[in-house]
Amino acid sequence: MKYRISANVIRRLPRYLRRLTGMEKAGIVRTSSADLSRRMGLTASQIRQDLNCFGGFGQQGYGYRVSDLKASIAEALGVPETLTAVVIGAGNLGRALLANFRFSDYGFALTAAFDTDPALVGTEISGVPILDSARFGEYLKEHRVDVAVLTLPKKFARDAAMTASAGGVRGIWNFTGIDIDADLGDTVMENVHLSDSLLTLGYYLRGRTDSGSPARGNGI
Amino acid sequence: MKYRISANVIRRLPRYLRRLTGMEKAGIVRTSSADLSRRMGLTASQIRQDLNCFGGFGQQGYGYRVSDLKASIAEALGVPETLTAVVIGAGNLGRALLANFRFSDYGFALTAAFDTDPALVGTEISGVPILDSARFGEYLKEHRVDVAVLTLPKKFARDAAMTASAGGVRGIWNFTGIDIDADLGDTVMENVHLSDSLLTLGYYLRGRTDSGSPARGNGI
DNA sequence: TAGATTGTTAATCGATTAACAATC
DNA sequence: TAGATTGTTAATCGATTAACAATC
Repeated sequence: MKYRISANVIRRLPRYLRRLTGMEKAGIVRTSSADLSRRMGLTASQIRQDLNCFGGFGQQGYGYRVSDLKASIAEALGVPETLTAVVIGAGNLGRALLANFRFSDYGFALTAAFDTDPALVGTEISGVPILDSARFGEYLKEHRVDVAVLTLPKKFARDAAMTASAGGVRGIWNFTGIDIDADLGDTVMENVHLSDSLLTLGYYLRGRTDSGSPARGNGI
Repeated sequence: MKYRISANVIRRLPRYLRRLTGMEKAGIVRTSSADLSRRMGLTASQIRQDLNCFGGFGQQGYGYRVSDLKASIAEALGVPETLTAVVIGAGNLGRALLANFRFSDYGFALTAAFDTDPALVGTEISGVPILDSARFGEYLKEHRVDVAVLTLPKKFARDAAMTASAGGVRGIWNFTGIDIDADLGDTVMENVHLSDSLLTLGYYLRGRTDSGSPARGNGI
């Protein structure tokens, strides 16, 4: 481990993990920086640099064993250590995450969801109990929660974030599309700004009547 | 307009737009690179550089008029020109977007959604008709569709993308979490990899027992 | 062993920051 | 006018790419 790993590198690690998981499923045992370069559209040089931030995963003359490299990157990302998460807001988006997003694949255990709808409170979705939003603060006193997933209406986002942060939640995964300007101390904020993503796509589409291909996918 | 605008700059434009929209709503009329710097956590220098890629929006000695700057950035992103979009897959995620995401704010008009569920086909959600997925290819022959939003199960993603691309769809907003490896020609792919976002958050949370604050939000 | 491929150092490139003359 | 702030050029910094010795 060098010194301080740049945000650019960290945001590429999940891509490596994703790709390697796919390769492992496809039965590919061995790879190399040149092979990954072709598959991922990064230079072999960059791949070797990136991987070396975390330690020598490879073997000279051979390359990388897919399963080992995958495990090492998962390790670097901390996936093996399970963190707890709760979903705040069990509307369509919250339910989409509860039902379809494999939190456990990424080292998270969903322990509860919160909603204000009395018809929902007391039920379960995908095995996760739906609790009354009014009890969120109380819940935090009794349970350790590492991450709060904000999938509630924008106007409640700020309050929810402040309650979460005050209650010891260390990270907020914010889907509300607003930037929460409250001072949340050490709480880490990860914003999912779908509008940024769509506007970027729009930019590239409108830029060309029918010319080349300026963008190729992205992370997140 | 300089020459080729870097992807970094383009991915910052939606952030400016978002912030300026908020400022306009708050009744703020005038701003400056120094003011935006404080609000957004970028340097004033970078802000001036970014804005100048698209033209002199400011006025020396005064700064920027919020409404003008907002309009200019929206213009640069192409928001005023409306593109058409369809949602493929009206499950929880598709419905979340149909109900809560303000496509029109970003220059898109949702013209249809597609699903395989017979109970859904023929109904409307938020004024958007739900059509039979089997009719998607057919629909494309009769209607111009600029963007297909993929919110269907992973296993159908590749086929949907190929049908879309073959039918003249120019951009794909991919929520399925898989990388679609088919050759889609000129079709631009914008991937929303939620797992990348969560893994990044996890990295920053696990990295510290309780130390400083390495990450501060991000775009998307 | 010879060939292949890493780990790592050095060179290049691009992006960010600083500085300042232009000008409102 | 004097003060403020841009637009833009130059300097710095960091990230990517290239090169190659180490070694499996």
